[in-house]
Amino acid sequence: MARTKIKEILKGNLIDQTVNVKGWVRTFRNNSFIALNDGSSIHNLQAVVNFETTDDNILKRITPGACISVTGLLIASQGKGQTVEIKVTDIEIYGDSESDVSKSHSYPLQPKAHSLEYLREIAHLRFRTNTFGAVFRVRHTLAYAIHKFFNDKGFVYLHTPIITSSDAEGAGEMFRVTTLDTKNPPLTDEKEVDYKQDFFGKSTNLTVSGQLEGELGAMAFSDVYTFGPTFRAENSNTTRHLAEFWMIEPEMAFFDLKDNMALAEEMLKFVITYALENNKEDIDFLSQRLFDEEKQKPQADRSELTLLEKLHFCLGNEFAKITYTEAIDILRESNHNKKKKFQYIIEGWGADLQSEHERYLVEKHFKKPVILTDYPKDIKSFYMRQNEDGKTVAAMDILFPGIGEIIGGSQREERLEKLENRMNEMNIPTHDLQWYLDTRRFGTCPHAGFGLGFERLVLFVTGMTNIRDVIAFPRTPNNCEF
RNA sequence: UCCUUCUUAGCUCAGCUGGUUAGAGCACAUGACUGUUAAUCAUGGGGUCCCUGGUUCGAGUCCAGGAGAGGGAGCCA
Repeated sequence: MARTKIKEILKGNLIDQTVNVKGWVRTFRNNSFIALNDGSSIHNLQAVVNFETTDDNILKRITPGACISVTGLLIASQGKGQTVEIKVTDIEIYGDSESDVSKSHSYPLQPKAHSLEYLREIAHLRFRTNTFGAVFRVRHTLAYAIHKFFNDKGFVYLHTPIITSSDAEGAGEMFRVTTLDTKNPPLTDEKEVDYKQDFFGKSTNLTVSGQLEGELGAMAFSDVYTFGPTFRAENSNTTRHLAEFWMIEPEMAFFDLKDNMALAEEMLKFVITYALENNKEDIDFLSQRLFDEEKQKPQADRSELTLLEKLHFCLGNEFAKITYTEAIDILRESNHNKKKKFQYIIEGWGADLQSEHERYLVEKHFKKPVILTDYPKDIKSFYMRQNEDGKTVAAMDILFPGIGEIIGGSQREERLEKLENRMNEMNIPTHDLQWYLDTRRFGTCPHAGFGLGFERLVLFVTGMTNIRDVIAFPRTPNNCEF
């Protein structure tokens, strides 16, 4: 008979009907009660077998991790933990799972709590836990919500290339893409590697950003966005960085910095709302999980709000919007600065903010998301639009509590001469980027865009604290398992 | 890359100023029980104390080097 997903069964509409359910055993209690999960819901379905009429050899094979198919009558549960349960009449075992830990290949997920660090070592199986099941269902919903948000606004989803030949963006170290023999590469007369003989006839890398290509799209479709993998070969070892991550980069013609900020805030609130509406049970679970974890910490280190409260607080308040210059004033005048509690004391205008400063603004001063704008031009990228003061650019960073920078964006410099001058000042070779400069030559217009680090968004919405726990198979320095 | 903490049973950890047979909880196995909720009760098995070298009568414990992991910083999304 046709299989029904557990999420559907748990709605309770199929009561008193015979149903078939397939999934993986979480626990088997009392020789009778199977907690079955098929990933459609955080909740398990209880399947009750009659051990007196079931073959012992079958009962012994109902172990954590085993994949089974059960058929039976869906009835109101006599027990307290659930409303419905299946009274099993037929059981088929698709795949056994060795539970005896003394055997060489036993199922690594025991019916007990495991640390996130341990689960990270078995990332191929961690989806089968409550926490990671919830995280990855939420991740899916957020991805879908992003597409929905932009689609509903008439944006075109532009697939920008993953292999690029431009290394002029300065967004970070790049991974080289080559088919040359690394032991014996062809050399030029100058004894350098001759990339003219490489696959593409030139030196190529994995993309660090689709923004420049995105701008080309915005100059035709008005509104585009990209959503794809991005690569940085930085030796970053933190809970917020990955070598391979997913980035969303919208680019809008006729947008100035204010429009850009408004869109970013609207998008973040939309996708968080969408996840709360469509993954309520998962987020409830994650909120409780975080609450239980926080209870282990000393009181001073605990966060004041639960995950759910944090998400609702974020939705219910306008993001604080201040300029870099205002931020420097706030920081300089803060007691924190005067009492020299910062490791880096704020003295003057022009220095980049350290993460301790960003955290102070977000978590202590404003206590909500903060959009910082108009940074000094010398600490920002060449393509950002120069302000009238000659010192700052129309940049914006959105800072989230616990995460730091979740979005970086700007109004772009649409004036050809100003852009070329800035590129020359910053030693960006213009000859490689003529295609980019063409947008400024042929029908240039004011435009703006931003980049959202998808995993950082997932971190915020799930309350997880390590970015390696919100991407299926994390790639970080010295780690490329699975 | 820098700073810092850690590495002991399948998992999570305890193991004091170095001392002779290295412990706990959970998991696992066996049995009992049979409407449980990570069931309960009883019994049991299970260790290259991360690796290499050193100090010492004696090292899980001290020292040096290495490997791996966590947290923080930088870079950023």
